[in-house]
Amino acid sequence: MAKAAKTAITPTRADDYPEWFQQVIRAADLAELSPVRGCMVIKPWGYAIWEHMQKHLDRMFKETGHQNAYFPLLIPLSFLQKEADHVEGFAKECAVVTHHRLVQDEKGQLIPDKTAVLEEPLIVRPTSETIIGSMFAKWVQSYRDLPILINQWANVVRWELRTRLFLRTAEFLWQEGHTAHATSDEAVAETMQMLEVYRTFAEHYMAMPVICGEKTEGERFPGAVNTYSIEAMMQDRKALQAGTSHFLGQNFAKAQEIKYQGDQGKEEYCWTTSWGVSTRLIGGLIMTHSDDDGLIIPPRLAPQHIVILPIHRTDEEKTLVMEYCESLKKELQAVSYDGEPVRVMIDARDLRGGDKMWYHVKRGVPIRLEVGPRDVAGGAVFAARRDQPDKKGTPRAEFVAGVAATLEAIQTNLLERAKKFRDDNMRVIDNEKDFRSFFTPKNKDAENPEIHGGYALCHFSEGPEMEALLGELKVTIRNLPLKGQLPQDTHTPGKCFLTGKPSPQMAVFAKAY
RNA sequence: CGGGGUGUAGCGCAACCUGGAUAGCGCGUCUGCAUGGGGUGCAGAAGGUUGCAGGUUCAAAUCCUGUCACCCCGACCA
Repeated sequence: MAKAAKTAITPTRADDYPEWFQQVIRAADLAELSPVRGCMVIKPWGYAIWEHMQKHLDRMFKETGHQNAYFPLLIPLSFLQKEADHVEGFAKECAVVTHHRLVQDEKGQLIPDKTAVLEEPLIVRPTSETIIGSMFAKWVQSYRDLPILINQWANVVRWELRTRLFLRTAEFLWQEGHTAHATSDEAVAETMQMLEVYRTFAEHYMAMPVICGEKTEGERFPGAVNTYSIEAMMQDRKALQAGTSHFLGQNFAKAQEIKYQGDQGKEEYCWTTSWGVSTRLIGGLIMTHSDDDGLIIPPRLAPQHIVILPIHRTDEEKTLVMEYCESLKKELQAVSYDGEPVRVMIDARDLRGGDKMWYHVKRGVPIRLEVGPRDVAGGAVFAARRDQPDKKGTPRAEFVAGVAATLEAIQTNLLERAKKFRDDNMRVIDNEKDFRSFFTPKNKDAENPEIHGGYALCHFSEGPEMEALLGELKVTIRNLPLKGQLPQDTHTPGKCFLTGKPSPQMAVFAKAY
């Protein structure tokens, strides 16, 4: 027996975190780069995770009164033009469609037909505020038509220059909610409600703790009055903006004439919101839970909860073991977890035991069951949890009876583990010296600087000095946490850690993706 | 999009500086036999227009030009 590698993934997180991330994706077969620059192919195992995410989010959207609809991929250029900040935010990264026909040149190469130029260029949607707003303008006449609560599942394109699988791709899948309301209060309430939906989803389903808060002016969505985000901490202690919810005020309503007549007959502009999460969540999922042996998927989102690995030598053993596995599978499928049948597969491929086991370890299946002749004889299973190193034999009936609880224990453990990690790496800082040392690795000139930093909770005031310091340390203000989420008191007024100017509340500072 | 780097088999690399004949190696893959409860062993096999297009040369993976892609550093970002 050759000695096993210490970890299934090389390099480890500590050795080279970004490379580890790539290797986890590859080892779990989640996605790969496509021939199209910056665009990824999401493979079945990765897409299945997305489908589970979609399923739960979609239900939560519907439970809060939203309906799905679909709007075009292509948007007239003039639509983007209507909201000035929006132009500023997206113009630089738009894919543009200018022709509607190809012809062959002298060399037989296909080129856009010069006689088939579009009268008005179209852009591939980077987000759909404008096209959806233009339809809202038609749909809303009276206060009786409000609110309009729409969600769409779609792909969008933002021509990013530096891409990373799941975290920043030129094309990504997401959902975008768009709503229109009669009053500012209602729209604000909607914005906050959806932020809370995202928080719940992140924590309950992804087992990924997040901080809800408002973005500072500089980090706002182009065209929004307020932007709120959920921020998660990855295992390299960098922040990942995992979802956003925007209060758009009347900016888009005015730009697009979304108006209604009130019950007193007066014409008013609507108040709108938009909110979205994307396949970036999968990146967050990977970097929150996975270890040096690969992916770890929280049970609620796992495409398979349990994989059964039959172990046998002779044909006789095979018959016995397979029979046992099949009936065990049926028994487990009859159990319900999180409101659905437990998802079980038998991996009967003709591979060696160790290879097969590592295959599923790297793909993050929550529970592995090894079943061999000894277990068949003893009416047992040999069970391993992906979130724990050890495995143990358990009587079959006991395992089946406790399987839902075990899955829930894994889910809870992952959340607790992630929460502890975040809290251990989050601290209040009130002076520049500590701030600098918090965000500077000890070996800052090394090829791969050590993992360092985390979340700094600081009183602050925005200005050139702050901008310079943050630029130097590559730190950003993630958000201004909403009250009462964190163990630390963030809302007692204080003084900016840099300038000493008065500050009403603390912000979360971190390096970010 | 600016600065730097790299493109050689599925993956990781060697040969390039100093041009030379059949482009090597490891892993993986495939086949056979023995194995099989944490990455097994032995034997054999397949797999390449050296990213692409030009140029220099008797001769190009190697030198030159262009181009595309990827990586790193900036700027931008769900």
